[in-house]
Amino acid sequence: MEKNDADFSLKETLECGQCFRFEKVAENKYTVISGFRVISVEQVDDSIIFSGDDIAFWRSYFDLNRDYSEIKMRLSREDAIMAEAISFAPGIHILNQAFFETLLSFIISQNNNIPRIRGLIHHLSSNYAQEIQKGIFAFPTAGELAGVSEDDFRQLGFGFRARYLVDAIKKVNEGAFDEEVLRDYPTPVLREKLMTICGVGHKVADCVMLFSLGKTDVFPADVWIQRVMNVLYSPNGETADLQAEASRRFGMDAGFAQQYLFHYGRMKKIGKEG
DNA sequence: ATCCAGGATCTCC
DNA sequence: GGAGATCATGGA
Repeated sequence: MEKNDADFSLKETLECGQCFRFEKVAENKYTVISGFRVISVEQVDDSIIFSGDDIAFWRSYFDLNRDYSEIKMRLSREDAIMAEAISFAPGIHILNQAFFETLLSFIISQNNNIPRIRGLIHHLSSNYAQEIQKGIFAFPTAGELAGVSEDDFRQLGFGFRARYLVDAIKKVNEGAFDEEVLRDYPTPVLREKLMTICGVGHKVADCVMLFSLGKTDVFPADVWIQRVMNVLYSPNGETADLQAEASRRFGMDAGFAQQYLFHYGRMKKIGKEG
């Protein structure tokens, strides 16, 4: 099945750091896992070729039903810095990932590096989830993880994040975090609710909201974004309030802006020595 | 060996 | 309420 989209790059979208569950099988060809689903997807020019089931789900996952040309126009119209960041990877889409999977993934991401995050998520999946294809595991459900202890997680290498996972799993299993209900919360209320989970601070909450709950106005501020904003937008001193600055500059498009800037800054090593 | 990684929490004052 | 230390682990 094919679909055309000139504003989408499969490679840029998967490899810009928002998602941890994909394998590159060839240039512009990937196997992607989300929840209990797996898809083989390839991009040839502007054509996206899906091989697998639930194509409507995957079109939504890759956010192919949104017009990104308007977003990029608004962001870059009076902002040469943003125009440069967008032109570096103009095909980035914000993925619509599964809530529970995103919550645990970004709890795991704290004070960690991307290769190791991917490895830990694979440990979670291969130990506790169903094998949906040969050698390919679903992401475990909260139910499947209900009996896993802090010590079990520590032995798998999660370190100090073990007790955070246990708390998140417990609260989800208690029914306090139903995805469909959460989507209707206003952003500030939703952030506070997510932050009641031990191990979820402001940044992880924002990642969960942006990457899995459709809150495209939030601006997750990690160390890279702090460096990028300070170097590119505030060369004469650090920005006092990063959230206010992002809101003022990018408004309702802050989530998209964040991902363009994050990827650009990380690839260019902006603010890093060397 | 020392530092660092898409931070959050705890512990001081 | 804000700065500083601490947290597990593995790769550079």
